[in-house]
Amino acid sequence: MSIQMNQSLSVDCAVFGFDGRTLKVLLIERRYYAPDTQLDRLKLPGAMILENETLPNAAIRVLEEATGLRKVYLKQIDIFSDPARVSGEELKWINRHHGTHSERVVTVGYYALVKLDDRTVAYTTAKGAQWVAVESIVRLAMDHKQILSAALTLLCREMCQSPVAFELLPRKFTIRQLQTLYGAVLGIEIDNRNFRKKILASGFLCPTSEHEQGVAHKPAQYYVFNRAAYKKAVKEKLRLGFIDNWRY
Amino acid sequence: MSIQMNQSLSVDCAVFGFDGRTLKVLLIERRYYAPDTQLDRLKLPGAMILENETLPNAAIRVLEEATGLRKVYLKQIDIFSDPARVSGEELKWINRHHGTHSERVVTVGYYALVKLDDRTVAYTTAKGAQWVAVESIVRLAMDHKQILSAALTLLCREMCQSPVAFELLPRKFTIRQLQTLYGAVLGIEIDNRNFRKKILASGFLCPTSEHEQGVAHKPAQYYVFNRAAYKKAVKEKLRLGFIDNWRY
DNA sequence: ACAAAAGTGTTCCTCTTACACCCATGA
DNA sequence: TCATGGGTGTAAGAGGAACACTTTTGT
Repeated sequence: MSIQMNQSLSVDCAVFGFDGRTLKVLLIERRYYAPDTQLDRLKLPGAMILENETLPNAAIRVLEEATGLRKVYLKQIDIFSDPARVSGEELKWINRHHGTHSERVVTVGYYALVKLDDRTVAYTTAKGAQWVAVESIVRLAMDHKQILSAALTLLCREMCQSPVAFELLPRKFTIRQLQTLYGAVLGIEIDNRNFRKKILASGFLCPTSEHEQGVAHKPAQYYVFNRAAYKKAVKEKLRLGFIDNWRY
Repeated sequence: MSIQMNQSLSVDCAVFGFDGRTLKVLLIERRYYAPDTQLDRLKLPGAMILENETLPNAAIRVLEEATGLRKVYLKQIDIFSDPARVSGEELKWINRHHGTHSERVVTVGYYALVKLDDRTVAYTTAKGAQWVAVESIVRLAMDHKQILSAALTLLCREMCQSPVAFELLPRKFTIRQLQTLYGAVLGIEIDNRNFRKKILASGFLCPTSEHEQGVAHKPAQYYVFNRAAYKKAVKEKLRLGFIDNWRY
């Protein structure tokens, strides 16, 4: 049986951030990149799994390395196990980069949501990474474009079903910011009256006494996400379309 | 770096079937099982991934081996990558069973839905496998109980969101059978009038001219699932709770 | 004064839920 | 004729969608 040949397991992370206008993803430029080859320059941050590490822990490690952040929202996307997903020059690049001799690399994709504050942007740019608008990305190294697409699909679904949007916003945010975020990620226009009604009725937002300052219009009130209220609501009633009630 | 030590990647499958009353899962009895050890006897079917195989293909292979069926509904559950998920006696058993020398096994869980017809039951029992009511399972080998729990959680969600229930029923089925299945899996009671209304309104069921025979009550009409109508509906309008409309 | 975004209610309609009886068949 | 499950309709309420104007601030 040849099932123990040189195969390795890696994680790749699509790290999303929101700058108030569009959804961005963190890309890193490959080291050891030779411009004369046909390899794409940009890739998602990733790493090989270490000996005593779970996959989620590997993803957390990659995240901290890439962003300097420890507690980030992290979710598994999918496993990419096509034997041919990396081969030829790409495989050579990987082995050179990691000092390995793999014939095959199975990777597990994760996506992460981070708050794009000054500190984080400074950290990532100091590391030579870039925040790129997801709309504008047409190609990435290896099958990373495919991983990114899977991440976006999942992110859209998650945004509609659980309060992950807050992971992309500062602690204090306006309802309009939240709405803009939903609109940008989902690519739809949202009626602001219905949105406010729905989001406020959920009871998951707590108003603060603070308002925007220095804006050339009526200053908006800041809210914070009430995670406790959300968890309580979930515990009391799980609900989702179709036959909404289940055991597990 | 010690990232290329003996680690292997396996798949394990929770194969579900419905006997008209309760949800069952296919379990196999371990070979090389020594009764004096403390290892649990029953496990989910599984295998190591082969060299030229994707993970889904490995799962398909396991499925065919276990059930004799080729085209089955198959969905990834999760990855189980805790370095300690198998160790000690369990790890020894695995290495003996597969002829490997792994220090660590990461496994990918899949769940499958099969139609429990006579042929399939005959095949599986001939192989020494058992269909066990999921309700009654308290322990399984390794972390398979945990994998099974994750499978059930996912199955419940899927049942509420897409027409996977039909994978568990014969091609021709009565609406009552469908309702019983939903009730059994979700563990809820469902009002038959509302259920019929909703399910028929969806347009995904085609009535046949056939009815039950030999039953001591009004014979029920048989229906078949209209997959084409379902796909068309999905294409026209994706919908799910909260903000129902998205791009990807 | 004007530009720019915040914030606010109502109506209509669809979908969900709760609920009880007659029908067709085999024993 | 009785036991068994199949099959049917309606009314009330909740939730979603569409829609336009006033308010507050900076310039």
